[in-house]
Amino acid sequence: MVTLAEVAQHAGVSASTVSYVLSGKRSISAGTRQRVERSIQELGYHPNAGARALASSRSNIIALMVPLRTDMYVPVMMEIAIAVATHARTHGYDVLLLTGEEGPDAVRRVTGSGLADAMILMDVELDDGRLPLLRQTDQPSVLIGLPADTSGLTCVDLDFGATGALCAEHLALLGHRDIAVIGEAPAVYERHTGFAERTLDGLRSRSRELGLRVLHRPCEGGYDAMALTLARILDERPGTTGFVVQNESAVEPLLALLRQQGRAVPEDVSVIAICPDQVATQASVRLTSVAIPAQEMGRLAVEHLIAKLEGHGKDEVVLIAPELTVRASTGPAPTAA
Amino acid sequence: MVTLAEVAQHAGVSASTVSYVLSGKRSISAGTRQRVERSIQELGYHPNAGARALASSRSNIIALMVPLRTDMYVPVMMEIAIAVATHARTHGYDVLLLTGEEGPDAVRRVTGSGLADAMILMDVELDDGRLPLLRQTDQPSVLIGLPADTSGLTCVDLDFGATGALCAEHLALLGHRDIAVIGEAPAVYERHTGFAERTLDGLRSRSRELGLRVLHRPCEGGYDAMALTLARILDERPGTTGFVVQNESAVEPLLALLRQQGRAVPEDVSVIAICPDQVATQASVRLTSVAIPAQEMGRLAVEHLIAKLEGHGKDEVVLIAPELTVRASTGPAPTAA
DNA sequence: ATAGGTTGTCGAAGCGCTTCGACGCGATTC
DNA sequence: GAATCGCGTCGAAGCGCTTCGACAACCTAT
Repeated sequence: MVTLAEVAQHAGVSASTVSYVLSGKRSISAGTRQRVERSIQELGYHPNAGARALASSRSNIIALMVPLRTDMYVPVMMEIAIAVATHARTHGYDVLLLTGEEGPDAVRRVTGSGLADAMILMDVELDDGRLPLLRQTDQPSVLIGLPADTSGLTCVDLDFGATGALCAEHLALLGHRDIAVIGEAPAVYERHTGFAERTLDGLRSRSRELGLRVLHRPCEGGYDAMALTLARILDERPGTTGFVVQNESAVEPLLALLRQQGRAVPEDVSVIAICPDQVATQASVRLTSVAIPAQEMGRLAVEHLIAKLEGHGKDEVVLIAPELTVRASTGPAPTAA
Repeated sequence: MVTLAEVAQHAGVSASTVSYVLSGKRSISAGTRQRVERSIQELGYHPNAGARALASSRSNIIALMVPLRTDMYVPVMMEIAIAVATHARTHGYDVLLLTGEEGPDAVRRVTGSGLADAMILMDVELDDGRLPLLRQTDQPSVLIGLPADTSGLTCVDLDFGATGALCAEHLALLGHRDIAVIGEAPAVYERHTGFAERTLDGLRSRSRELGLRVLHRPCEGGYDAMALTLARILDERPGTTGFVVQNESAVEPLLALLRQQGRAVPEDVSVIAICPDQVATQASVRLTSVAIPAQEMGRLAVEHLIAKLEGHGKDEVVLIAPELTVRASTGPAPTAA
């Protein structure tokens, strides 16, 4: 293993000079710089991460806490994680992958040990046990998701309230009057991961203004659960002509069931999905959807975290404006005639 | 930040004693140990990761290289990654998430800097550019996936050859004669990620023995691509009664298309999927499938890596035996009558 | 010519931990 | 009762880097 000292000797300068060449924290003459850089090349030198962390008390590592739950079908999580990792690298940071398993202890361990300089938390619950720790540590952090109390925190999320409202508007504009929301699995509501509730709130309040009637039903993914849920909805509100689906794994089942019952999409019923674009375009009907911008969320989280690490950057809530893309699954409500 | 020295002072012992309490590398009297442990508790001490890494030249970090491609096969990757992270923790290791973006350079950087003690590579291609580096470094590594030349490497993977064979056997036993394989997207074959080819080879050679006729067609996911592929298959081999689907995102489209054409599953045609169990059970028909054991792969990779880190543990190829679960999508071939 | 600034480089002091050899002490052995 | 051993503890060295103050050497302005 090549060390700084060896590089210094090879280049005929002192160790500190090499260090300054590497960090750029002091000016170095062009000649010396080149000599040092050549030596680094020739010897294949890589600074030792541990030594660097010890001496500078910065590890150049960002911790990313992902939810443990593999029960939910969550490509979005992976997409965010990859976006975070890729983006962090462009700022010279590596990403440490933590699962939710350790819970708040992981936060203590990571901040306490100086393993990471900062952290990003995904899948934040409304009243998350990790938040008090984050508030009292001076380690920068960014949440992806929105807890109930955001004071003293930086959060990045899709504006799910506006997303709900957008869905309501789109359906109202098309003349629908009775709409149903296929929500996430009950477990999601029980965990109080805010996004589902915020979507619903946004959708409900806009619907009230627009005169839409809304029926909300949580739904596990899969065909059986969807069949049951759909039957109940149509039983209670036979005139339902618009569906907003938040649970990704209920989308395809819903489409299949509607087809099976002879209800044409979008002629008889309209369907809006809240899902990544990829899912919307690959479904059996090209879905009108509000995209979940996974990449963007990952990118923004990193940007804000870096800003905090560099001193500027304040606590704030960053909500990404939702965008509704009209595809082939929504159309005018069938005339009552 | 509390240091070892402070703990030592608080407990009235020397720093080295505290260190030995922590590592257990020398025997410590029960009394001293308790005193030290209490001090650690009271002061809320966490060893500094950088200092530890520097002094011991071990970081207790495992690097995990995931593919950059978010285009495919994603849920499984996430599941493996989480399994790796969770499992690594039980052995006292954290996981560093690297994307494929840096390619071979990431390997150099990580091994060179001592950032990680070992690495796990996912999505290994047949002739992967990272392999030479792995072979020449003395840093332990485990691949998830199988390259062409496995000499000097430890690999963990599902036995895709046997998986293919198993599918052929199941269909043959049910009396099917003409079967079609819906493969992965062409890009997968072009990248020479071996698993798709190995599945096909296994399936083909067993089919030959059993007298099955096999038609293989790569297929992008989604409805349009699947519709095209299915039409071509039925055009070329109208008598096809068995399908083996390797591309997860082609499963549901296939089922929908068959339904639409009035071909009943499993009365008229049988379908086997190679996919995680969750997908198989949530599909519109409960699918007979060979599971992709993501958790198991992650777990095994970590176990073998730890073994190598601890000195025992040899280079070997670990193939997980496939298991076919019969569900509701396969049945006897329709009689020619 | 002289005081005052720059600029580029060096030496040394740590950062917080692990680990090696040394040592004191009570328990064994003949 | 002396020689031997193991156990539990300590002190010190050093892991490879960053960073601070010091200091030549040069350049400017008076």
